[in-house]
Amino acid sequence: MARTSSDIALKTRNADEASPRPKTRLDLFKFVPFRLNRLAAEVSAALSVEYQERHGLDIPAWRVIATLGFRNDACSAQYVSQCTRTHKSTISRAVTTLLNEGLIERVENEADRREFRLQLTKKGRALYEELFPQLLRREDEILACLSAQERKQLSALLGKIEQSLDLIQTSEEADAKQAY
Amino acid sequence: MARTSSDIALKTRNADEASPRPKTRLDLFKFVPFRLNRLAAEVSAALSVEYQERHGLDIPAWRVIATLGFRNDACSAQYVSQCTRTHKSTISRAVTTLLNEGLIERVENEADRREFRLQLTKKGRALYEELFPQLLRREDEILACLSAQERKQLSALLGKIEQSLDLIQTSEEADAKQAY
DNA sequence: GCTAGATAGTCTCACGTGCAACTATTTTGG
DNA sequence: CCAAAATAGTTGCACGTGAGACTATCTAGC
Repeated sequence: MARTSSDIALKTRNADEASPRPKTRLDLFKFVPFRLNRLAAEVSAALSVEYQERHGLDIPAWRVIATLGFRNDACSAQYVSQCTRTHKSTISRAVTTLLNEGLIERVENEADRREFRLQLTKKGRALYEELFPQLLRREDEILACLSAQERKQLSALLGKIEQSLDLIQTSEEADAKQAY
Repeated sequence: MARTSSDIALKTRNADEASPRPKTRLDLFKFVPFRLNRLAAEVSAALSVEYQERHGLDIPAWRVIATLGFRNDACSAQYVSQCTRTHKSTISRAVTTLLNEGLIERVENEADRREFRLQLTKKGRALYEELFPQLLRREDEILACLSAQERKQLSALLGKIEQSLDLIQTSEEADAKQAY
């Protein structure tokens, strides 16, 4: 075997242990932003098997389906965009695709003709009902390495960071805009 | 104000609390893969101010710098690619850019003329020394919402998931490839 | 009630990135 | 040794996506 510098020796590092300070270098493997990026990418890849390969959906399309499926009533593309923190043009394209595939339908909003009310068709609802248990199962598999308590911990910790990054709408904000 | 369906009312949901089962729907806000994606994107955006706006680096370029900066010796593009879990073509392009900017340099490997040894130039080292404390500070800001203990918890939890997803090279694997 | 500014949604453009083909080199197996 | 497979790195191609312009519609202020 060629002795190449690509041989990776990571055994000396442990991402879990707190790094000593003062720091003179930055270990990517202990750097939370990097770890989040990598983890998110890996988890997404693991999930894409479900919606991508088995149902031909990409992430934006799945987000639209998931948002509409979670709610019982119709909502606008704008709502989906804000909820999923996905750019409106991305949502717009996903909506077009889903309309063509007959998975969602939209009706004009009489009160405001700029926007459309989106909702799942029967076909779309059926897909949702089939897909989301599979995705929850995948999530379970991924989190299988954690105990029930650890999962709650993780959820709580993510929640705190989300809060501090304003990823979660506060009650006041939700009140400010009158609840739909 | 127009009463639109885009008004978001999230106050009824709390991402922290465990969702009741059996589940008949999927709440994206409680779905860990979605949350990781969103969080990673948001955190990346928060950090990009440092390397992007202030130093003109994109994420791949920063990953190369960070990898070379963390190590004292030169290593190959392949190594960087594996370490950062970034596609080799992406690394290749970043390397080209950094070479042109004089931030890294590469020398042929006598033992294997397919590969090049990459290392920071003085200029690159200086940039690294300036940049990484800024990034660590940002990380600190982002995690400021967590106590010291919670940070350790988070790190441990992420570590467990990484382990189970094989994101971290095991000792055996590292041994199999003789350590560089 | 008219004009200016906001908002919903679409579309064009530019760019980053994964994939896969390709070159050059090295290893392996007969 | 030589042919076949593996590996390092580069490049062309296709595609998804964010930014921002644009249209249509609605609200607000005078």
